[in-house]
Amino acid sequence: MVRAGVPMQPNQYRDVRLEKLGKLKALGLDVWPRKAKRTHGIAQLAAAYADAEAWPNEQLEDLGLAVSVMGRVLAIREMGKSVFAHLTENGEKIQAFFRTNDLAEPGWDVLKLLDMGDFISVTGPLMRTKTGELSVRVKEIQFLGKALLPLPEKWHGLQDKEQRYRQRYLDLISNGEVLKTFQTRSRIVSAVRRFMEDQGYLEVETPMMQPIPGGATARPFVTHHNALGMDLYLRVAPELYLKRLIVGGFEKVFEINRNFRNEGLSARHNPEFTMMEMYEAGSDLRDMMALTENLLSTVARDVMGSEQLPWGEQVISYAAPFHRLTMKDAIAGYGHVERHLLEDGESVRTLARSVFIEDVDKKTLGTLLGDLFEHHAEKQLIQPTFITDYPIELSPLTKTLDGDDRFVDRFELFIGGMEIANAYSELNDPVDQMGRFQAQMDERDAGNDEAMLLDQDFITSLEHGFPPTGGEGIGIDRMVMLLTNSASIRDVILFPLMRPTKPNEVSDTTE
RNA sequence: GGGCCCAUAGCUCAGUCGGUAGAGCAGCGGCCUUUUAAGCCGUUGGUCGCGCGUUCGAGUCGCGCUGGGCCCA
Repeated sequence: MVRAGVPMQPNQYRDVRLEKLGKLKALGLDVWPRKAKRTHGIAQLAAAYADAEAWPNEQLEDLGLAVSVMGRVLAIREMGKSVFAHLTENGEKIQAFFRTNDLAEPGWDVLKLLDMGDFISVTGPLMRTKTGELSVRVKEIQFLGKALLPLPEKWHGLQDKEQRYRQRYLDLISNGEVLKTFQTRSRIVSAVRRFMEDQGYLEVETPMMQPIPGGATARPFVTHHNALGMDLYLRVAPELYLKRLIVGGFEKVFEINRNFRNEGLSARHNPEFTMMEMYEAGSDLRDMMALTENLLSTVARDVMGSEQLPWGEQVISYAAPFHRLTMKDAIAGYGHVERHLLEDGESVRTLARSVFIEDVDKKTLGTLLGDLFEHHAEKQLIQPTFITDYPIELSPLTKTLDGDDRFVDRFELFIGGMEIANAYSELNDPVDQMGRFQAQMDERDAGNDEAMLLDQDFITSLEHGFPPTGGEGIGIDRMVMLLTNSASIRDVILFPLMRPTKPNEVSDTTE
């Protein structure tokens, strides 16, 4: 971090550009003006006059439309007494054509002091060049801001992944598809919100800092509140608070926000990630399935324009209905395991040992089924598939199945080999819920520090009456990965967590 | 946590068997009034991630560290 009084690193490029900035000032220009002169956006002009048939050069010249557009200078081609440049704004480009005879003073001098990366506004009539490219015939240049540092290479862009994540702005400037991916992400989130609102859901906000982290089995981040003298946890899930709202009388609520889990990083995991959770009073798991199918196919259509979208070498269909498979059937089918072996404790243990699952003897049957599912099936679930009938040990907040209290009414949705969503017929019996928490506490005592903590206030809320409720969480980052065909979660999170390059980059508050 | 791979100019990348550090783009100085990665001539720019070691000599070999990537758990 640059501190006041500490000179910036000397740099060949910066020195030259600072000198040019001085010369621009000497021409009498306001080099850092407050506002850009602009009558049109670049995208707006590009769209309106894209059709070269309808708008040949003569037509444009007759129109005599004088426009002012602003943009970052991305390319400069000098041709003696004429110069071509590309200006970019919001991922769209337009060409500016400068000639000595067209330019008002001191335009030509300003042009000579331009560098790639600078911001300018150009004013003049629209025209089409010999090769048919829509351009502004520039009569006037307004200088808007100087880039002191050079852009990455124009043809290859910025390739170094580390630098792309650390200096995402350079990635966005120089790699066009990256900007497009993040624009798409915004549209996806917006479409999800619109869909939920259309279904009558209300968006709410619940605490990100919680005294007891609940709602998921995951290690939390700890922070401290000075005035209250207490530790707080960044939430691993909003679930227990959203359920309190159902108790309070909300019928349909959802929240799109960050969760924080103190776990490793991978192509599919970032410690902070975006989740949508929704709860609907009176509904159950089947309703959540229908909602999910409808949501994904609607968003795929509305944002991406199709229900069939590429995923690596494959094509994923988001058309309803999705596949449905019980966890045991998935293990049997994808693991080529005889179905009846999954009903018997000893044979499940044998199967688990055969694929090198750890601590087989310490684990319960249900936990081992979960492990076997992960091992055999998860990565192979490419087309959208609801996996149902989860073991109760893995699901402390879920109602049991009718007629079999070892399993619960839960699904996880898998697409592209990734877990995308997790939904329950929510457990609403406070006595049962208390027992489930007790089982989690026992697990914690046995050394599982991901087991859930007892939230007595949550139990109390249930004791005031909780209707049958369908609830679900959808991983927004992974959903964006799928829809935009991005292989890593870091490609859909603007600023993924990175280790600082040097320890002293973290500012020292004692200074 | 384990395995494999990567780090060389602002950027993209070469660098053979261990023997004086290279190209393209960008920059700088020229030429060029319809270019599209414009072209042509000339030219500046290096803590080869950091440290230790082996060697007459290390970008290159070995060990350690830092940062990143991929796979596995």
